[in-house]
Amino acid sequence: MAKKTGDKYRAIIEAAVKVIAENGYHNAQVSRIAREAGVADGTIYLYFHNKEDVLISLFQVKMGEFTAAARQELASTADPFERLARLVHLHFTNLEADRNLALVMQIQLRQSDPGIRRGIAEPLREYFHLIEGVINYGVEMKAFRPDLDVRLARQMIFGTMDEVATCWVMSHHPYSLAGLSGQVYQLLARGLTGA
Amino acid sequence: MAKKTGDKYRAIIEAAVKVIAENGYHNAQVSRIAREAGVADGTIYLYFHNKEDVLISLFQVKMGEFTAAARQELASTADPFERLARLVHLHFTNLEADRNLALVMQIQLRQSDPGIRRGIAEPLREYFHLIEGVINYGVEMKAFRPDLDVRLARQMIFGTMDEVATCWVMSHHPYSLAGLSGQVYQLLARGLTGA
Amino acid sequence: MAKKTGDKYRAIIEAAVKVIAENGYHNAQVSRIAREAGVADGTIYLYFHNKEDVLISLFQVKMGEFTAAARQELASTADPFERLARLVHLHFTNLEADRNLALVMQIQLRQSDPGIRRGIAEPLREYFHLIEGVINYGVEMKAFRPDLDVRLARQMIFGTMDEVATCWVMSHHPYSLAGLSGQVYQLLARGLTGA
Amino acid sequence: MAKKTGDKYRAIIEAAVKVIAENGYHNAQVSRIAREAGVADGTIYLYFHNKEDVLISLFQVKMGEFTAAARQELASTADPFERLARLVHLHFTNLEADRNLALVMQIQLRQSDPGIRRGIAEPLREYFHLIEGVINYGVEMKAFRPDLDVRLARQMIFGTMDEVATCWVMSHHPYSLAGLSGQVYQLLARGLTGA
DNA sequence: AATGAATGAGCATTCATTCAT
DNA sequence: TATGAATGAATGCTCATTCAT
Repeated sequence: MAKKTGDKYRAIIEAAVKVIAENGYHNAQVSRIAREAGVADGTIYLYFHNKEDVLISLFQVKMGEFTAAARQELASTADPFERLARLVHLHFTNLEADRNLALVMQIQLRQSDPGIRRGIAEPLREYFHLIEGVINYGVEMKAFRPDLDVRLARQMIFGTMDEVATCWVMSHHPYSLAGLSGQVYQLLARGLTGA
Repeated sequence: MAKKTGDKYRAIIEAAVKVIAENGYHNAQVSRIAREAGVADGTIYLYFHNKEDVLISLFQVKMGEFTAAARQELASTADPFERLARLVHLHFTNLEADRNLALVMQIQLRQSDPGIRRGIAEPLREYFHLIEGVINYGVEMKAFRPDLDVRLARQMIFGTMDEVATCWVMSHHPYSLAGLSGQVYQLLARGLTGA
Repeated sequence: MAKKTGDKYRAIIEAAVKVIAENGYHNAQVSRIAREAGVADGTIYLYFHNKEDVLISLFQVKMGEFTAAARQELASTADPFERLARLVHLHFTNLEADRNLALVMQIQLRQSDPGIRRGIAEPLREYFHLIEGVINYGVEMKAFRPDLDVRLARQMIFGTMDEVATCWVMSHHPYSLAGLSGQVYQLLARGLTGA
Repeated sequence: MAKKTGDKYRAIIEAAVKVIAENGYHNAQVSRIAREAGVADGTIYLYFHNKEDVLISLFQVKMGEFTAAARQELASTADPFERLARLVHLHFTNLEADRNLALVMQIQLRQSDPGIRRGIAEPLREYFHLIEGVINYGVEMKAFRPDLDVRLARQMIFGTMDEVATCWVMSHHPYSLAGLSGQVYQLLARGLTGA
């Protein structure tokens, strides 16, 4: 049970993104996800423990992929400011690339259910760790202020990006999210350096 | 029906804060809120349209009170930086004063239900407006950068405060939230002014 | 919750006897019992914890009534043999009076589910106690053998009546169950006295 | 399909006895029986029509073996009373020899499902026939009363043994079942002869 | 205004069975 | 013969909401 690989595993994940984005988590019936994935209802339970596990796994897969890609991308530049700039840009580009996924990430995953919160915690922590790496690197390179509280700085960076992204997905008139990355970077960079 | 005043109206709001904080929105049965408020189940429907309306009204009342108090408090100083500092401090102080309320505000109200999102929008917009007032005032007074994108700046301020507050409510070991307001203010102020 | 009295409580019990007799316990949908009782599905859960509790309660009510009536009836004669004869006759008369109830008692209640076995145990023990009372009385009055093992004697009496009753409900061609009570009494009485 | 012989056929039967005894019929998943038998799920359907057929076949095999053995054993004595005594002793000895099997026979096979009742009927009828043979022989040999109703006498004998056996498997503190056969025989013999 | 007994829509999950390999 | 991944039908229960009193 709960085999976490294979074509059907991916198909169910992608179907879940679509159905949950369109209907919300609580209105996304398992049978609708199954139909969208082209499998039987019961097949979902060969790959996931339950409906909640689908949502959590979706986050783990997508967030894991993003974090891994971002980690690699950030390592390819030695400039602390460039790293921060790329982080913001990657964050926004990733969300803008798949609007359904963005909807799920920014809205549907913000469930208060304890099980979901718990399942989301670990991959999120890894992303937080990545952000803190950028901050620490900047401090070490004497690019950022030496007296930075790393946790607060990370909360500013993530909180800001998250709020900008949420407003973007919720917006009625379309605009480019990635197009904001420059200005957001400026705001954040100033906060981390400052007069 | 749906009289929005009276002792029982307040009693139900307060009961809802407690029951929702302890059980989560979806596990907070109307009958439990009624019992906690000392009224019959049906009585709730004399003051609220439905369960969702209880949550929304709760937010409107609490957020409205906070925004009004903050507006007054901010007006009492002419220094743009002081205004920003007070905003952060009031935001954190307000949440720290009532942990149950903070839990509801930071966790339980982040429901994906469209109705709730809609009901929350207006009071939230007012608070955003207040924040943007602080920003615009700082720009006018030539304290903040003239080229600030007000919306982005507001998203940074709110996003940062919100993320810091959420981490605080979710934390297992207790620490003072208001105690962080100084450092958070520093981070934000630098972002708004900069080198 | 689970108020164990009232018209609806009785109505649901009676409906359950009918629906379970006709369809078997596992094929007796709660909604069908509700419709037969003239109440909504949810109403059943105001009077019973769950479907299993309906079956158990049914047994407790019906068995309790029978045991009480039998206890009274048996006390009205001082003759040990007459008591045994009446016991058999009451047992058979009671089952023959309501064929649906007999079907449920002899067939449907013989479920292997541990919960049901447990719920049935207590009222059954009381009935066993009543039977053992008849045996002990007979021994005291020197009507039955002094060396009787009371438990074994009870098992013979109950086992025999139960097997006769089960064959009767399962039979395709109808015959009178109560009409057999005389012969069954003879068999049992001889076993308890003997040469 | 449904070949009723072979090593795997027996292996599945024995696995079913174990799994059903431990979990009950409804909680005994086919896949668990398959694993216990060391075969694939689908293999069970090469030997049995369906899950119900496994239970029925189990009964037919075990009951058939018992009835055949008992028939032979009983024929080896000409004394009617001795035949009855042996019947009781064999019945109890057989159950006591395999506690898992006893659990299945006394508890799990008492399902209300019509299909199971039907599948069990024939082997049971043969056992009843064997018991009635003992009774008729006793009457012919003028050992038992000439006015015995054979069916009622059989119901007393089987009902008594069955009830004693059921109480034994259900008991929490262990005791010998076969050790009771003497007393049970005495009770029954008196009933069949009598003053 | 207040009550609380009654309502009934809505859905995740299991597991016996099949069939392509 | 044997496998085991895939199927999909089938239903008990909760709880927000109503309305007769």
